[in-house]
Amino acid sequence: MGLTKSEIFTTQQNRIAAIAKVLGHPARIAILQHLLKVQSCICGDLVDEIGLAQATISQHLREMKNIGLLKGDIDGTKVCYCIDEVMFKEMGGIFTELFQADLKGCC
Amino acid sequence: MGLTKSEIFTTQQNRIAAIAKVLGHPARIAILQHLLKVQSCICGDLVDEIGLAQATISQHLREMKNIGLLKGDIDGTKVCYCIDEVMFKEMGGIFTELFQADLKGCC
DNA sequence: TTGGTTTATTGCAATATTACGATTAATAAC
DNA sequence: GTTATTAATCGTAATATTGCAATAAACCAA
Repeated sequence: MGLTKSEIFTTQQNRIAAIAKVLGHPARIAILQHLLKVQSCICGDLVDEIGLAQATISQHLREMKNIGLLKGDIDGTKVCYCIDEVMFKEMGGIFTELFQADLKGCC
Repeated sequence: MGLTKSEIFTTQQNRIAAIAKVLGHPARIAILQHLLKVQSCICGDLVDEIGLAQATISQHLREMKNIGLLKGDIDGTKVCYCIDEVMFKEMGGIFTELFQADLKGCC
């Protein structure tokens, strides 16, 4: 069906999944890594850097902005994108928590 | 197109994305959390616990097994699923590394 | 004002994902 | 052997995602 049954899961489960989903595409990982390196840049820089069409990069940026991972500051015709520090830390915390459990036994 | 252009990204970027993608569905988060709690269980347990059809749970389990997050030990007609400790730790490390950067400036 | 730059949006095509019923295969229990 | 249990797979339908060309919108520079 292509339609996730969100209503049968907890808010926390849906949230973790939504955050992981945004990281689930190499273009968005590339965008994140580039922004970690240069602090901030415009959409056109990412088009040059990554090699996807402008419309495609813009679409990925929107998804990252939608969950709050990126901020976009309008500066004339350009939009200065950067990582939202608060969300970045929150995301780090979510994964730290998820993976900090130590596994006891197995089959 | 629905077809990711994997070839323009680094192996590392594709790998991080593939790992995140598996976590990008609430059912798979629910499966992971349940296994963290009970160490190991069979497919039918997850069907009861989560409330999706058996075929659907089986499909999610396969995806998690495909990237190495889960192991499945056949035990008669049952299959005992549990988390692969090595992969679990590796995944934790990947996210720790990705989110440990401290952001300097912004727009 | 005119033309150039930059980004968002729209529309579309191709592929992927999610979900489930039905079936199959394999073992267990009797 | 027959029947029940369990899980994988197949087929299918509905929706989502990815990617791009074309366009629109907004600003800047001359």
